[in-house]
Amino acid sequence: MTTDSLPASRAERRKQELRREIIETAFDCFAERGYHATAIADIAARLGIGHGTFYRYFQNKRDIVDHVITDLIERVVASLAAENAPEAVSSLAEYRAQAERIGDALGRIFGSDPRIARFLLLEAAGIDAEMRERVLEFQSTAAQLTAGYLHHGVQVGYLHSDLDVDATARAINGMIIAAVLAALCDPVPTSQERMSAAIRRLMYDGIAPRA
Amino acid sequence: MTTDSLPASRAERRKQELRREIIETAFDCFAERGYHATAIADIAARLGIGHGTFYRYFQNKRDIVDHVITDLIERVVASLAAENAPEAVSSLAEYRAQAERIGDALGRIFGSDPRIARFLLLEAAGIDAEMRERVLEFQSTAAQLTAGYLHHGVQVGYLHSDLDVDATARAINGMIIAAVLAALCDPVPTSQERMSAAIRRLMYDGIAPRA
Amino acid sequence: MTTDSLPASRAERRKQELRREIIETAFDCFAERGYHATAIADIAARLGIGHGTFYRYFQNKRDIVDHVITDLIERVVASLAAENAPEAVSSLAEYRAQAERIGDALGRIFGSDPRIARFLLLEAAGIDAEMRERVLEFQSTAAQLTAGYLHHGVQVGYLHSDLDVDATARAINGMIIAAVLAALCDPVPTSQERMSAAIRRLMYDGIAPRA
Amino acid sequence: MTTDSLPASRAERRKQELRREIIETAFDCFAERGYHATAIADIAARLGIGHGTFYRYFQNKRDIVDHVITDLIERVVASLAAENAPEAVSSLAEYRAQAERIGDALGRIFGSDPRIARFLLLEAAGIDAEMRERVLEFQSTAAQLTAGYLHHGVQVGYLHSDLDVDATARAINGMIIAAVLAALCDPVPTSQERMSAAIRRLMYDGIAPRA
DNA sequence: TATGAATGAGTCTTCATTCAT
DNA sequence: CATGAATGAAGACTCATTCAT
Repeated sequence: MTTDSLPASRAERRKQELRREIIETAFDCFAERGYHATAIADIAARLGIGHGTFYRYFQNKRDIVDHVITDLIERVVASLAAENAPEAVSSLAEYRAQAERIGDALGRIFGSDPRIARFLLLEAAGIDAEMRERVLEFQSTAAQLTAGYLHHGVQVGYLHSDLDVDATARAINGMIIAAVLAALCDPVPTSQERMSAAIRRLMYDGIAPRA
Repeated sequence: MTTDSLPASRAERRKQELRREIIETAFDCFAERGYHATAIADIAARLGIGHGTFYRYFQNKRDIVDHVITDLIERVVASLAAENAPEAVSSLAEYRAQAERIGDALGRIFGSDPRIARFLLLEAAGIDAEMRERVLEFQSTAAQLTAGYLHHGVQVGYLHSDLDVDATARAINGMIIAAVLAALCDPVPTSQERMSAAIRRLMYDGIAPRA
Repeated sequence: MTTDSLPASRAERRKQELRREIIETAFDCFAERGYHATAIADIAARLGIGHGTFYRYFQNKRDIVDHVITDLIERVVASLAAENAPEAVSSLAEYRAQAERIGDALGRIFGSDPRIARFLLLEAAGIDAEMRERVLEFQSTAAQLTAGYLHHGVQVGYLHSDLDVDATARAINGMIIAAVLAALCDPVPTSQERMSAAIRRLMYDGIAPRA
Repeated sequence: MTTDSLPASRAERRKQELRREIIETAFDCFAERGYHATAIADIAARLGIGHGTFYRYFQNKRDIVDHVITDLIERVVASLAAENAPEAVSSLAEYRAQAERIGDALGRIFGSDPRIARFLLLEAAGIDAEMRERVLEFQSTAAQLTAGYLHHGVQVGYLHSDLDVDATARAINGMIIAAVLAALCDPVPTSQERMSAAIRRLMYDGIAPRA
């Protein structure tokens, strides 16, 4: 009678809880053994539920991995959405600060659990054609997000007026993914910082002294 | 011992030939239906051989995909090795020309068969942990290759003297992979050229006018 | 103790009502999808009750199909019982009239809902050995009923004095079942009438002119 | 080199043999426990083969029961086809003799193994809607066969000229099925003979003395 | 050497039934 | 008394791999 403001009964809440637990445990299993090597029974056993129970919450094995991916994408997107919007920026200095904040946020989310990047960027696409498409779509969406920031910069004038925002956005995201994957192989903060610096250097200075 | 200088008999040659055909057909199947959805019998049937024969050439299903990947990586590496070595370059202009040649070579190899990128960059990592490691190693190797070019540029002096060559190499490769994946989604020459131009712009100019 | 003369409370009546509804809905489901393809949950869902409730009214899945069959048999028997008893007949003409009335009654009951014949005569026997026995017993009972009519006719004298009443009864019922099944395949009134006429012809004239 | 006149190798023959054995064993199992209560593993175990082997010979469980039914129907049809054709008859006496031969043949086939009738006439229709349709079609085909005999009789003149051959054929077949089912319940030769006699009586004399 | 028949471990999935709420 | 969440037995089916021919 305190926080229970909604008509959601205790049973309903319990159900949502278990649903969430299944998604999380499924992610644990998939990340540990891979999607194909994971049996529904494994997930259920680790949760301590009957494997028939699983099917009360998800249609089938494909359904759960879809939800796992949705969950991961949402987590990443949420971490980005927390950062300022493109319009909040009006100079290159501010843009750099914002980009750094975004980079930090990504570092935090992917650094918090290396399995997120490993599963979302490396394994998911191998599940089946549909999932591969989802992963590519996710990257497209991310590119559009980045393009938004660039577009604003071009309009306000602190970025090259003739910048190809869409293609550049994809390229920048490619660097970010490279950084995330590099962190997977070499999870030392130093090398993460080096990647981050190298990307900034590329973005703002290029690799060569100018003529 | 006719034209055959080596003791490799005709039978031996035939064996190597079939081995190669199996690898190629396996790639066809994996690319079409995915690794897990492909049965050894599918590969054998498509080749018109008994599926018992398959096991005379490869240990098991895992073995063949390993060879398929090796083959793909070799094809990509070979296309790069054809380009001049880092030492052949002594100015930024020459570096840019060389980088463009390399980019063209990659465009040719990945453009010739979109399945190469799709399988090598998207699906392979989802097969199992070991394969994921191989894919990451491949990317590390590629980064070292790129780093070699950058390193030479720093030494000769046409690149920033304080460039973090390893991190920058990874970042550049990230952009290249992004371009290859973008070409998968949108295989129009125009957008491939746009990606290429955007990467060059980033590398040599950065995204913003300099102070 | 208002209008209820019996100690059956309103709750008790409600219970009987639901019991009946379950039987009817179960028949609907069985007839539509077959016994084995019907889940208890299907029946409950169609009725809008929880499937746990089902088990307050019937022991198990087998129990309900037994009641469904009992119900169908009762409906058929009731439709026959409404016709005159064997003793009410004292001449061949009256017998023929009575037989026609019985045939009409059967036509009405089976014609009213083709699922009755389909389930009772075709599907029920496939459920399990016990049910198969029940179906055969039902046919035996029906044969005895028919035999009763024939027996009376022999005794009174309007039927062949040496008629093998039991065997003939089974044969006649076989023709009736054939007619019912024919109506299933070809539910046109004309062909039903033709079957009916053909049976009468056989019973009273045989198929050939007499010597 | 002796009886092996066809290019059918020994392996091919062995395969056909096993195929046949599976059909027979499947029939054994279905007849004993019913279709739904029989697992593929049961059939395989009884045959002493791995259950994977089963699937080398038949698509799935449904496929095997289809073949079992086909086999049973063929056996029945073969037993009938052995009898003379309708055209071989030119008088009522010959017709009666032929009908008796057919009846004997049916008695032999169904009497040889009561499971044939039980499965074909009682259980098969309960498997699923498609099988029910097949059973009804089989009965229709049988009716057409019978109708052929009657039609000939009408044309030649030893049967009623205004006989409704199709409807009468269905009615006669109904009696035959009734006899077969009666034999299932009461497999004494005497009662089989009684059923047979009763049917003949009905067919040729009707049940009542003529006016 | 090539073959493909045989195998059975392994997985998903369904559903009748129970029982705590 | 009604409910529906939980359960796990059961079964269909696939496919990598082996091995006799």
